[in-house]
Amino acid sequence: MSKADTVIVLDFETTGLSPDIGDRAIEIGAVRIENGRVTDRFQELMNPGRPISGFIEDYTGITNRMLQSARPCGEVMRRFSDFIGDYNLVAHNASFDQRFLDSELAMISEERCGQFACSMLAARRLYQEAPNHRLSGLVEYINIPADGVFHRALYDSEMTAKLWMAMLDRIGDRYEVPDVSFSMMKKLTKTPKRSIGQLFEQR
DNA sequence: TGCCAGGCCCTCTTTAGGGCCTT
Repeated sequence: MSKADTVIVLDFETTGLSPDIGDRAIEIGAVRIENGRVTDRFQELMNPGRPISGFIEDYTGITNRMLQSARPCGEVMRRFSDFIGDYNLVAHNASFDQRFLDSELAMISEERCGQFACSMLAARRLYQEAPNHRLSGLVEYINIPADGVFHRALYDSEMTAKLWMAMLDRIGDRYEVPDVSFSMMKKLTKTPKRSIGQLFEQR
């Protein structure tokens, strides 16, 4: 990502794995990266209108009691839609967050303008030797300072943002590309692993 | 009570199956 590119790095906590079977968002966290640093943050719980499972309470630390006093999904998502504007978007395993973002926005008759790029697909190419490509695993593998709790939306979006910026630095160091654009990162995630070198050399 | 999805990617592949990732 060029230092001039502004992107929103986001993460949803949800009631389950798929909006197609009725799952809803329960928390959104996001940071705006501008000129290579975090310039704004968004974090809010949202009430999905029904109790969440014990598994999700344990997984996220978000309890039904916490959600009782949260604003409804639609109200939160309207503010979040304003926050993301028409910026491009980044998430870890972006297909997951993309489905929930589009589903929640559709319920309030809104839609996004920006494109998604996936930090996990980029990391699978840039850290092929890593033991795994979970967000927490990558943060540990590349020694990003981590003093919080994973599986909360703002913390995960902050860690994803740090991973994203670390990958920009890695490309700069390894391939001598000084200013990697968002579109180049997106292209990276669609490039076969064996062809990554060619992607940067052909510039 | 236990499970539910979907895209990517590898391989014992491509007329398929299964692990990885996200909650």
